[in-house]
Amino acid sequence: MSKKSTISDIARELNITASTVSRALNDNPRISSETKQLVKDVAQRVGYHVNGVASALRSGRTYTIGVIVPTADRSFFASVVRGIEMEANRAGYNVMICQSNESYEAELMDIKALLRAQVDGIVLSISKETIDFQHLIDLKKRGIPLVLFDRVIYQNDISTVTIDDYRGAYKATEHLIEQGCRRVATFTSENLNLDIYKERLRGYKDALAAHNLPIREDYIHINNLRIEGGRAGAELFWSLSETPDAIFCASDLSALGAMQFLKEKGLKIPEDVALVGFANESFTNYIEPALTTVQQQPIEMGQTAAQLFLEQVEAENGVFVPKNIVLHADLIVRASSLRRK
Amino acid sequence: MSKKSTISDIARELNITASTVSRALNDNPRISSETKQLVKDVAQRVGYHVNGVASALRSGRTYTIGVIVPTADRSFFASVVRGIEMEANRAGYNVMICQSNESYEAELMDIKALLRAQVDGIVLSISKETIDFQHLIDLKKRGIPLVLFDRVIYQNDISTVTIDDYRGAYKATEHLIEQGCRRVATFTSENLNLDIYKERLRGYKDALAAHNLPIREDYIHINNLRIEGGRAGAELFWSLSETPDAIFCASDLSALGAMQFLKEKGLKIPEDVALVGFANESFTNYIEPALTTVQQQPIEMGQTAAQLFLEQVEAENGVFVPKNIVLHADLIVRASSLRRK
DNA sequence: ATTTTTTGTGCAAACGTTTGCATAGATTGA
DNA sequence: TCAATCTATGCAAACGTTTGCACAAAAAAT
Repeated sequence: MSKKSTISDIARELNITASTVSRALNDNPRISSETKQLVKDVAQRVGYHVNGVASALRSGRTYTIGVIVPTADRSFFASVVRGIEMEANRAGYNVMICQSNESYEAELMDIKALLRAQVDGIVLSISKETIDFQHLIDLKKRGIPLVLFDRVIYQNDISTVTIDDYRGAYKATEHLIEQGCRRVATFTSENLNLDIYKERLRGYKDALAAHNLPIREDYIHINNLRIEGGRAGAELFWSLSETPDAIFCASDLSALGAMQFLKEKGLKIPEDVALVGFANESFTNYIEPALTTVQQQPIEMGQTAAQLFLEQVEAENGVFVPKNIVLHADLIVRASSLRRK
Repeated sequence: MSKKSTISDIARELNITASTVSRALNDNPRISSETKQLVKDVAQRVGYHVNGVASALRSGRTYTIGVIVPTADRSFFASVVRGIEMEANRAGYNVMICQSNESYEAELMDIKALLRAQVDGIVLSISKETIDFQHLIDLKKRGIPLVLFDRVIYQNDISTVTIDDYRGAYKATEHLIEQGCRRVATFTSENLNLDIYKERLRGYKDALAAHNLPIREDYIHINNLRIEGGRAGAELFWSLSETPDAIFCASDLSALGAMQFLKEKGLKIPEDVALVGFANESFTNYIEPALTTVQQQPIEMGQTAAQLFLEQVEAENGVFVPKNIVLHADLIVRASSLRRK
């Protein structure tokens, strides 16, 4: 339990000053290479580690990125976080992760905690419950670098990275039509404050229109997009006089719920009903039939978000142009929608 | 982008000193309640937030727990992290999460990064690749509070929290036997440096022995416990002259792999082969047949780990007794093993 | 041989808190 | 009425770095 050693300890041992030690350790060009070697040797020997807190206080930078996700236990978010971490570590940054658990209050608390810790900025995906965005605008006003991903708002100068939810939904719906389905229903979210769900719905509608199919309000079911939501939605659809022959589900879990209900009802998937989900959660490839779904690019999204963040932080001079980056969304076709070989 | 305000700003405004402001904000009993109110009002008005870095430097405590998990995108670890966060936040701590991605090198880097950030201690689950544990022992030697969970080593004075892998495996195997299976095979890990897998294997063997069934080496398949591992293991078992009638899989993914292989081979589960997995990953309840598995208690494990951590940190006086806490592991019986109603 | 430039190091302040000690004024006790 | 105690605040140092500026010594230029 030996006391931690500081640059002053090293300085004392070599009869030089702390400033020289600091410069030597940071490879300052004004220090001779002999001194550097000497310093580094001693540092190594005594097991010196820089005190990031002291360093942060003086330099004003913690080299820490605060990340807030609605929940870490969905593979999408977990992978985004992984992507952020990869990119951040490469640039010498650490990542401090908080979960909002889809709660607005928690989101506020998390921001507070991260600011207390003096993170260099925040990368965030908005909680479902959040309908007021003032806290994000305030962050920007206070000059805190901010990047939003996936669940974003578009605001003057906030950088965002999203996937093309519209195109993803469009492709998914079109795929169902191409498989011969003519009565394509959809599930959408209760939380239309989030653009992603609006966009998915818009993609669905446009694809129908483009193929001269009617948009029927009774084929649009609003639910929580979880398993129960999907079950309830399917149940409702199958109480209609004319039942759908396909459902584009705006989430994988709701697709699973629908699948469970339909199978229990004795319907065959995809023969009687074709299903498409959204997000490519890991279970989608394990269930039967395997679920066709829209592949988001979580790792890439994380990396991109981190890059946008770094651009923002490194732009000392203040000349920084916020960007809205949209990643492609690819359809992964699996058995649940394949009616034509 | 107004400059951040400090306690000195507040002090100047009220014509008092920074120390008084500091004490007022921290509810020091030596400050009059009028002054406190005054200070808090101004703080509120100017949007003051304490600078955690400065505070940490002076007080020596960051109120941050460093957490290292092998990967955050498995529901088990994600939930443990959630548990840690809940407990930590309650006590006013933040959590800094790193992923080792099952790599020893990354584990070392993560520890370094966390120490640089001056976390108050570390909560960690060992990566699969890690076979040397000196870095953990060193942490302890340096007086850094350390708690290990799930994948642990038992070392003099290191606190741990695990689930009862032995009992879990025992129960799972016994359940298979009670379902009428007499030729119960198992998958186990290549990484027997980790106690959890040793324990699961031991539980398996003891259950067989307790029921007077032979332990056959050709019924023990060592693999990576991922899907391919499970497939390969099942394939090997089904090349034997006498095939098993059940497999206790030390992981859910390997159970899934086996299930896929066996179904492709036209075998019925559980009629021809009963399967049990381990961990209760979320997909296990979605596949068909639903997988019987051993329920770890991730949230509780996280909470417990955090509690052990806090005990250790709060024990200023140094009187702290490390504990090894073992949580119960419950069997969740589902269709994949239910041969008798 | 003197001036200028370069090279390597030291000095001291600063970052924003926290906290042990000191102290002025108010209150209590005898 | 004077000493003892209490209350509320101030003073100043400390936490471990980083960094602008100063300045000797050495090297280069005149």
